[in-house]
Amino acid sequence: MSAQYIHVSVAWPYANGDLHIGHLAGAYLPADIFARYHRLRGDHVLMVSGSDSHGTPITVEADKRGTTPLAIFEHYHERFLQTQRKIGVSYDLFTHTDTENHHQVAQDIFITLLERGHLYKEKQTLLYSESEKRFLPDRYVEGTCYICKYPYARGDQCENCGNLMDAIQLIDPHSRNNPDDKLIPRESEHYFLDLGGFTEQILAYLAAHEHHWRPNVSTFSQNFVKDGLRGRPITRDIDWGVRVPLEGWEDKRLYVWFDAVMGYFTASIEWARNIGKPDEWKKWWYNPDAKIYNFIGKDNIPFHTIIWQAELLGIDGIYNDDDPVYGDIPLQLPYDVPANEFMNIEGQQFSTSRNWAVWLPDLLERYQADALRFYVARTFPERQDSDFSWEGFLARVNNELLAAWGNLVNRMLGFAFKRFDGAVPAPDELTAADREIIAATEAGFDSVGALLEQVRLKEALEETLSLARDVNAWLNEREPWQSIKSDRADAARSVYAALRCIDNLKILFAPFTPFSSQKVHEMLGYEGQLFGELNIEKYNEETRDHLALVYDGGKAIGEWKASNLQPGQALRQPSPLFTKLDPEIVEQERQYLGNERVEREIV
RNA sequence: GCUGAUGUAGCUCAGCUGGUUAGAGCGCACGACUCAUAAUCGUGAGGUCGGAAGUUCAAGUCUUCCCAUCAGCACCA
Repeated sequence: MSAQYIHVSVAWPYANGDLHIGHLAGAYLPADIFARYHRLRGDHVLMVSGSDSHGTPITVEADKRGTTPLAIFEHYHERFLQTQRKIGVSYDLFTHTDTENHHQVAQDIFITLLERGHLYKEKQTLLYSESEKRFLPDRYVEGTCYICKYPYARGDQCENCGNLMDAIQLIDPHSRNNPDDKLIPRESEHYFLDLGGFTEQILAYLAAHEHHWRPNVSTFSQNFVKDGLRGRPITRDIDWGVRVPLEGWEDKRLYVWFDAVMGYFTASIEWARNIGKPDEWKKWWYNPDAKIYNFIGKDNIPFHTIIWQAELLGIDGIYNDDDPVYGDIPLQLPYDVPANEFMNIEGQQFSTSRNWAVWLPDLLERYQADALRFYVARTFPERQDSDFSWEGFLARVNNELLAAWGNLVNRMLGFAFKRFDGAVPAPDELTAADREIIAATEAGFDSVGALLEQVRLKEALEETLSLARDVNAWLNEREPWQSIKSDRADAARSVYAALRCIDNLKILFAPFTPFSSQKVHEMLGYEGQLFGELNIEKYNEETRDHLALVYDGGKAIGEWKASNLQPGQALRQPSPLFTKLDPEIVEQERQYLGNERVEREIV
């Protein structure tokens, strides 16, 4: 099969706090495993994401700390870069939404939609807070229900009588956070994206992809459309965000969801510019053979299966007017949106306000990146919510990753290194059993590959692990530690076969645990990097500059194919792949949950 | 309330379009082995599939009702 063009679009985190295990489990790790697999396959992978610099969560956080939104997002953006570099999320570009490029493309998209009649204006009456100097979302509003007179009705619904309501109908509306803050109705004009106009196209799109999407994503999206698509406002009365590129709209900004969701597109363009090939992004976005995969959490499904598609349909042909290569090709929509469910923590729902969360920077201080990647991948919430528990982490790492795979590597590399003069033994003819076990691990390139291809990552990892167990079982039959005493040639056969298997497993495990696979690669005596490097780069634009995480695959030599390990190859001194975890960590880690967290520097 | 999902061995989960004695890993018990971070390998004991009714020659797998848990229900992205 010739190399495919694979675009890996990864959900954009809000830069208002550190990354946690939910980010990793929901989108980043699945995306990275998928991307690394395709890189090993030799496909053209473009994986992009970035920090969402705009939106109320960031302004709220800034107010709380008495600083600016810019300071908040820059602080967390930088931490995102360091954290993801450490855990190895291999973005070709992880940028943010406060770049000149993003602002420019977002405004171009707005104008394109406007000119083509996909936007309309409407006046809304919203509740305005004088003290906060902003319009308050309905859910932050409280007041007396105009039907049942319940005094604590929310802006969207009265809990007492159950009626859905409009916040402006409340009697005596005030801010939930600050009851003394009287709210006044104020009229404001906004642009809306006319989603209803895309209904037919979206339904056709959903139907066309139904067979290969996850059922929950597909069903949810179809029902969402069938309920009727209403216009969504895409501008807001705030001063932090992308300017609305129209006269008279200077005090408004593009609504954050509208500018953030297009980041997949804007970041692709930035990436192309950064590498000095400004049209390179079209190889994914205007290539009918390319496949765009959008990795997100379930809370984001409608935005990525309907609304983003509507935007793309609405701007078809943008930046592509008279392109000699791609001119007649429509802008590509995502091929798959493999949304994950949620990962709970110790049986309870994740919550930042209660600090019921597991923070990645903290974890990376204490544990190996691959151990975390392995456990999270092993418990991916692919079909339903799953649970992160410290007991589970301990058990999976010690009893599976370390026992089945790490130990296999350690026992055989150690044996070969000691008993065969630090080199891969040179066997004469392999036995049938030896050839079989090698063939079994080689078959993994097809079976595991097929699962990865379908984004069935949990199953792919399970299959890989099972192959490692098969090798352990076969080894116990062959017992080279016995034959070495009487029949050195036979020991050479089985040890050689074992090393071949390990060499295969090294690649099969590599998308999941890239750091330890690299270590195996080196201990087996090879040179070079299986994957490229992740670097933090600074990019200068005309009026500002920004930091980004960038994958450089130039030196990567890893390939998704069977081992061709040469007899006689010099091995390197082996050492254990994984650190065995002390059972005491379970109690220690639980202490952190629910208690105040101090943000530490990432080293 | 509406919509959707989930409820399978002690634990974490597989079971596609209904079909032989319901599967895996971990944990547990017993045994083997000792190259290995007491890791590995083998054997075994554990579920009648949330509850009830129904369709069918046949249901964990389809239908209805009930119970429990979770998510969404539009301006929170």
